[in-house]
Amino acid sequence: MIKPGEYIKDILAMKPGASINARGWVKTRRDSKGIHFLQVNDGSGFQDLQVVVEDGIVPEEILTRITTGACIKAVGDLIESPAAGQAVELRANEIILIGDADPTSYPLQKKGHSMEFLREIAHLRARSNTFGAVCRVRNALSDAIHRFFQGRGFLYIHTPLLTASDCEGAGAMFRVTTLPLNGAPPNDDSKGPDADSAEDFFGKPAYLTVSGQLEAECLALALGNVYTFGPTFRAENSNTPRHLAEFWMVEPEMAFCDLNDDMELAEEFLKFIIRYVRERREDDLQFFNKRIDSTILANLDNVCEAPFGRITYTEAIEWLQKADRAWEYPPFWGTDLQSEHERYLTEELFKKPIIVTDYPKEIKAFYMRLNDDGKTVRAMDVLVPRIGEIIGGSQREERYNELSSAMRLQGLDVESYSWYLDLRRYGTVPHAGFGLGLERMLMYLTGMKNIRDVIPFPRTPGSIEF
RNA sequence: UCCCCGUUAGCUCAACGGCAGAGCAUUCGGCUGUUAACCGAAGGGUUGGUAGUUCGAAUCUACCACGGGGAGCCA
Repeated sequence: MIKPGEYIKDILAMKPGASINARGWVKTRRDSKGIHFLQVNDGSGFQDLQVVVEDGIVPEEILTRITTGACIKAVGDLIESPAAGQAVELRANEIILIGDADPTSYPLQKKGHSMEFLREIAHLRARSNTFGAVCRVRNALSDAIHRFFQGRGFLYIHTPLLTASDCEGAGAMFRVTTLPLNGAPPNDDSKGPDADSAEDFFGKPAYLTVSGQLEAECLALALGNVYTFGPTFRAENSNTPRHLAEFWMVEPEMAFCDLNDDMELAEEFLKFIIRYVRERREDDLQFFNKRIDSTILANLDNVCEAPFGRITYTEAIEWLQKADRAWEYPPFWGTDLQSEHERYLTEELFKKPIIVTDYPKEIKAFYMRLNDDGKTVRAMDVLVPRIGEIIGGSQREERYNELSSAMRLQGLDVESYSWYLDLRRYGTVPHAGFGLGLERMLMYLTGMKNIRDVIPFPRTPGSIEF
């Protein structure tokens, strides 16, 4: 095992003269007369360690097998590099070939590959520059999320992945069952709803969760400030570069909190995690800025500096109607904002992230607090350039009568949500929360164009390889 | 799910009705403290699948599969 101080990122930070050994995978090998250069990476950072091997150090038979993809251990001295490209390099006294990689079949070349090709070799793509960087940024982002909430006294809670709530207003769900399927499609309810579910594992229909929000509300109304951070599942047949069937979501939920507090937290949160990742993964972000999207660093700085714009849904519609352009979907009050509308508002009108609030109740979920106008609810969406909606949140309806009538209005089975209504019956309090899609945030941070390339093993309709 | 575009060597692409091509990768040789090194040579193909049109199909048509972009749904 590689121990602290032995990572290649640590070795690269050492002064020349140290006696070290490094382990990792060979990215490239360049040969000169009597001397060989190996670029070795162990995943700890973007920069490779250059290992210099002079003739005679390694038997010819072994040396020819140290090719791109091979796993090696190099023992030697760290010296000042006489050539440009790196400050220090490892002059090898010994190379141990741990695992070779047949160069005639190893799919990764030192040259760049298309993202589509790398996706087909998802089991190996973490060894590529791009995907290694994605994994490190993803880790730093996860770390940042915990640090933000922990620093504010939030409790990290675990909400269930298996659930019986079948309609949380968040899209189609994956049915989970131990019953034989009898040839019928699993989501076919034509035999009547849940005909056999009494025989099923839980005695009722079960699903993979689409959100931990309702359970998080239960805990917020006992513990104050809480957050979940885990996988969620959507069975939507969405075939876009922005959707996954399995993705990770961060959902804080706060008691004694109204929509303004909620918005403030969301803005502070985004700024904090961007700064945190920038500080810790500058090397990887520089790579993304150079090779993937040359605008990301400037954009991220822009987000951290400027206060987010804030407008109501009604104002947004007015802006859109005033805009001098031909909309594919003409905006009018009562319809949801389309992609083209969101882009216009963030990329052209405000040129920065904006928070849109107070949407018509008809286009939002049942649990959002009704405004005094009786027409809009206390919802907020954070829209950012290039991605669109990155955070969606709301102040929750804390009043029993208003909530239960909203549920009936949206056709929910009030009986099966009695536990959720109980929160309003016993010690209710204004509370609010939001959800952030981890992969959407990663796309924003890295400039990666396809969400399938910011998660190691993406699940999308018709695709569950690896 | 809808609308467009694509599928040719390991990878990225060319050839657009008439002999299947290049760069990179690979193998071999040369040169050089190299930096996605450089120079030379060689090997590498059921042109995604099935049917059809044609004297002749990678090329045109239909259907299917897979991939990409846009839209919807959403995070």
